[in-house]
Amino acid sequence: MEKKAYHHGDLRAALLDAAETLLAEKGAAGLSLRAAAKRAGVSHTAPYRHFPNKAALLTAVAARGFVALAEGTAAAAAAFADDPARQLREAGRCYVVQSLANPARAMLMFGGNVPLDGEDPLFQEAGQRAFDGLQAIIAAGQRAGVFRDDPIRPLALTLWSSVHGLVMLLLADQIRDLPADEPQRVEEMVAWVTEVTLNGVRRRE
Amino acid sequence: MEKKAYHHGDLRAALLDAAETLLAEKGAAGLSLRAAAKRAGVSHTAPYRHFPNKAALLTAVAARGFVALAEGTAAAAAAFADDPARQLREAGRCYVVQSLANPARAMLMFGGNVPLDGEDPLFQEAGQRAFDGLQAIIAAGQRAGVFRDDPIRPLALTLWSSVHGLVMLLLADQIRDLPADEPQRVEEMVAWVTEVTLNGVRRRE
DNA sequence: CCGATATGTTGACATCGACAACATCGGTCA
DNA sequence: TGACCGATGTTGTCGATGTCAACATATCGG
Repeated sequence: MEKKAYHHGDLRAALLDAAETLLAEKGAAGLSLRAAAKRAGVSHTAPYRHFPNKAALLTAVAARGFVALAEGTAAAAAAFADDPARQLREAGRCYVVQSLANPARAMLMFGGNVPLDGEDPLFQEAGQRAFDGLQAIIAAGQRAGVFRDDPIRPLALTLWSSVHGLVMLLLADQIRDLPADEPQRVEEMVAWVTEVTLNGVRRRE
Repeated sequence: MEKKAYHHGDLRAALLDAAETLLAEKGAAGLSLRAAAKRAGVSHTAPYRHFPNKAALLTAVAARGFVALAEGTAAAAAAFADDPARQLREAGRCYVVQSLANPARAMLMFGGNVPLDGEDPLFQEAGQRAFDGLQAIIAAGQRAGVFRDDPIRPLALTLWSSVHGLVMLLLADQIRDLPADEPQRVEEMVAWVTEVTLNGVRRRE
């Protein structure tokens, strides 16, 4: 299809794709509006017709990441509807593995140091949906007598914190002898972390 | 003491202090070499006599943060030498509270998105020292029959991940209805998270 | 006292984000 | 079919930034 000289057609989506690619290649520090514009084949100020500033583009990239992560962990949990403990294990594993599959995007989502627009509705809604799902699993586990009868929110937060902390430590290369790019050893450690944390949530006889 | 026009005397330390102040005031995005040089009262390229580039200055700021955090958590734990569970609770609480006391520095330390020199020896040594201390507490708790007999490293990693995850989620303002700047509610949630995780580490009768 | 080194300053360049003014395209209406 | 308007591009510019080179000054040691 022939491209008219002055009208891209779907530049917003093209800029988002270009930004994601640059992010994966060079990290957040290597991602500039000018580089994304060039990669999308337009002039250096064309992005300002679709995004008010750089933070808005970065926020949209992060929001896509939140949606993908929420959908991925929900799907992983949904496969074991009758087993709350298994659901939590699978959601935890998926959370870590999917985050590490796109490390620069995960850092953009969670790491700070780069101005984002935290008021973006997609941003907040996706995160909240994931947390609601986590709390629903815990509620089901409590009804089944599998989890302790403590308030759900702190239990959910503990589970989320433990996998999120593992992700952030791996992304920051903080764990000696456990590089983020050794999938089998990472999954083994994820299994450990989720199992030990699940122990803390299980009801004791 | 009189300052000679051309010789600062301890510019490296002054630049580090200026950088920390700017970081606290404006975050990582608002910290520039030129602003730090100006705050230290020298010309815009004087920093290059003490730091090869911007990343080196930021790395030095982060390294100071790692040292302070390692020392703080070690001191918190040392006050309860006979009670491994209490040591872990206090170290966990201190880790979160101290990180949140300087949120921009904590993000610089752990968040990524800003190029740092991860090979900095202070950087790695401080983090390793803290982790070694954590493992030593767990070993003592296992000898006392308080903690489960699993391998120490995954237990230590689970405890570290849970408090680290809480810090990162709070810094990223990801937890609805729990802002990072409400100390009492944060400490309450820290207590929950460390208690639930400790449950997962305790030996069961 | 002099030479070498450390440590400043000045000036310049490339890149970046953002803004203003202008140019083109697509859609709508008379 | 042509005019008009809004959407959406382009061109040019400016201030800020990181970094480098050349030069200037201060300190130290022989």
